[in-house]
Amino acid sequence: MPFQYDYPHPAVTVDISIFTIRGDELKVLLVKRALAPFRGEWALPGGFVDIDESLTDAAMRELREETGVEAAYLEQLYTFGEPRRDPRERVISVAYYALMASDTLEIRAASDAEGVGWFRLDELPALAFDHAEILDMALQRLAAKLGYSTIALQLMPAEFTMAELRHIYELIGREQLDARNFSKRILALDVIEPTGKNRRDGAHRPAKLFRVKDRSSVKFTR
Amino acid sequence: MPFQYDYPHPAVTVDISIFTIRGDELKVLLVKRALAPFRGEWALPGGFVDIDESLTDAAMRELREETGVEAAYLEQLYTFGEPRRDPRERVISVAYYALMASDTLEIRAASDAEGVGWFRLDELPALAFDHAEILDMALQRLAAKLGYSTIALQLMPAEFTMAELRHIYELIGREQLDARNFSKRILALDVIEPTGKNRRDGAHRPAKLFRVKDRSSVKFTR
DNA sequence: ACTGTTTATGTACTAAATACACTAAGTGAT
DNA sequence: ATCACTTAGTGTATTTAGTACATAAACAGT
Repeated sequence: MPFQYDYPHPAVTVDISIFTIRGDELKVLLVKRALAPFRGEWALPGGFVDIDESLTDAAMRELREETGVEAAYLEQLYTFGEPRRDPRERVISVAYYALMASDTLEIRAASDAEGVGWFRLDELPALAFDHAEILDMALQRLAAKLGYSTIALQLMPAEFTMAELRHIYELIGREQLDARNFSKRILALDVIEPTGKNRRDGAHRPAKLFRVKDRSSVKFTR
Repeated sequence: MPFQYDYPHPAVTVDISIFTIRGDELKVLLVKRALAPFRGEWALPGGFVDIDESLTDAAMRELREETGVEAAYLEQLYTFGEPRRDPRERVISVAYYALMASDTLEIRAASDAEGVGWFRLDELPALAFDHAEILDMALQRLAAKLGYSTIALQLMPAEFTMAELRHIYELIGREQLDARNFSKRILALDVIEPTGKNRRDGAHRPAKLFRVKDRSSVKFTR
């Protein structure tokens, strides 16, 4: 059933850089392409935007399809539209990035097995299309936003220690942070609170557990 | 000559919020639509992306067509894609915003007369499509970027006084700034330099004229 | 030469960010 | 039970950045 237009139309896709923390590392979700072009290569999850679907809805749908999870922080990143970025036809990609709490998807991503994988950023495979460029921009945006928002909390599980939260900042910002100053700064934002519980895990003083006060809101500082 | 696809494709446009300073005010360029839909209403300049043209090229082309000028600061803003934002068909709009030095386009914009106009932000007409929303986001981005970049210099003519530059910041930021602190801050960035000339215009001490050191670069502070 | 108007400029104060070291609480070995 | 080891938890002093603020200089017009 062909669709006709008076002048040529591009196809439009959404591609998503989905980040989470697993095993003390920031990871991104990649899928192995089953079809040409770039068959067998790794790519960002994504797909065509339905003709009656908003861009955000398309991104949420892809997110759900790949991770089985609804809730996550999702933000439009940039739109990539070089004429030959897809060898088949003109394809314009609206890129999004998403942050998932590490405890929301443990099961699903493990069971998915073939064709989907979480990758450390220092062990990325070659990526299809211009996805390396897209992922690079997503990482830059993420790092920049750490500095002036509470976006990092979107990566945290229901309960976490101050050291774990600091570790995220260190991973994304690629710099060591002073534990005392970090704690002061975060607590001053009034966005996390102690659960009252402790986590004991080893031959040392147990760590206080914290939770995010309002999961649904990302605050902007300064 | 019809173009056929196996599944429906959206149309893709670029729309540009073009800002400049005229008559001591920040103004945006709007065009009066000659065709349906929204015929006779004001809209952001824009148009369809050619099938072999990059998004940035399309934005630059529109910019040139409307203002007759090449050089300007141009940045992708956001992509708007609600399914019914255009009554004709599904249209996805990649929005850009541009900053023009006030002296680069005096002639052209004046001669253009009917159908094109520079509007103060507090005297905007009703806008076609979702262009009010797009313009609103462009203004937000502009205001935010004033704080951490030297983007405002892109609006300045070849020579300008410190007071004029400060006035831009006050217009966009909607707050009065201290002349001494402002001057210190800007000079510390090392992005403008005195021309050596003065401007005398009235019964008072003449103002030093400055020029932008490197027109082509926008620096990011902090 | 006096008045009015805008430009140019330095210093004191306040707030924010940074550097830095010791005690607390647990585990495991002797 | 004590000791050694490990990570968590916390306060203060210093530095840096940002803010508040007032007076003299240069010109035009009378």
